[in-house]
Amino acid sequence: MIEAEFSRHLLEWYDANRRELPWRKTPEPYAVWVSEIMAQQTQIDRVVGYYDRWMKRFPDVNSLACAHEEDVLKHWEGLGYYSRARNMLKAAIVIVQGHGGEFPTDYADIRGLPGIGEYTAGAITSIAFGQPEPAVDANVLRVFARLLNMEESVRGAKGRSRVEKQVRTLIPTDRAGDFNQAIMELGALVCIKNPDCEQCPVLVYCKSYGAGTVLQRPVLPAPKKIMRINMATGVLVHEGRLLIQKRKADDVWPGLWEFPGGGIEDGETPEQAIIREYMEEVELAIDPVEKIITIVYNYTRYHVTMHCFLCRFAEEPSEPVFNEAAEGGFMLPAELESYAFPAGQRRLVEFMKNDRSFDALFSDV
DNA sequence: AAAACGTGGTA
DNA sequence: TTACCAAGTTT
Repeated sequence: MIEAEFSRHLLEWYDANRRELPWRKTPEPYAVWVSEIMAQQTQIDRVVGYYDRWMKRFPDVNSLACAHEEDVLKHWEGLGYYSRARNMLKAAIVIVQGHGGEFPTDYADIRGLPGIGEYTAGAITSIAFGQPEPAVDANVLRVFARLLNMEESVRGAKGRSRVEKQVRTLIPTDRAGDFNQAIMELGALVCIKNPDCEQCPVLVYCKSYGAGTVLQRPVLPAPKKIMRINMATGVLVHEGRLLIQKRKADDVWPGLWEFPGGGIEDGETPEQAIIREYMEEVELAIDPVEKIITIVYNYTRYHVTMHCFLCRFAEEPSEPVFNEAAEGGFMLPAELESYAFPAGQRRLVEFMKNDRSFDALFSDV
């Protein structure tokens, strides 16, 4: 492979085909950092709206470092992998307290920040500071698995190391950030799962194209099995307020809010499950008086069917005891807007908000 | 090394 | 409908 020629072909294509993205206007380190964290495991089209809202609310490291986690999570609501947001808050505090509020320029300092791994450290140092560091993400792995016709898995340490070494031989010192972004852009627009090889600017270098194995690359590990689970969730309404609780730090969706509920056990009806869960989680005796909706959603390796019920106190009202949550309480419907919910729970809130029958129910007894 | 961590879109 | 995928990191 002729290094200079490869880079020239690739960068010419990138200059002509790159998408206009908000963080590409001025590659300032904070903006690059935010965009790179948001883009992890997430399609770029979904990132843009979150990015704009985030930069308006947290325009620089200092404003982020001063923020409450609650506010940070609210701005991440719906993006998933919420540890990314919590780690950004932690990292901002490190930058303010340990680097005088200036984004560190040294690779090792950047790599040491919470939530920044090899890929993101390489992306920030190359894009924001022009340093010739590889930024090897899934796009880069896919592109080079095809260019090199790699027969080993690209997800293992060996495959990844091989790609990283190859990038180091190709990355130009004068446009390191553009080179890394160009490979990723190629992987996102052309060298996709079903690639458009006719459009590829570096097709002449592609060994798997020559070998006819493009669709067999990259070699990926066997996929994980999806677990199907059934849940019951109860919206307890009392004096116009709804009971919600904040999830514990060591649980799934730490720090996010939800309506109490849980898994439906064998032989249980959804109604029985929600009565049991309310007793276990908040020590309240409730009646599921009406089915609201069944919400189906996915998270990590689970496929969830969530049966949602409107609930009332079964007997005399009493104070909840939060056995499974960090805190909680009865909130006004309008107040739900300021809390971050997992996607499935947020869909339940939105359904109730848009369903006129709940206007009255929310203000009942 | 492998599993956990979210979500919505696509084939 | 199931399965995979999309700018990974942490434990």
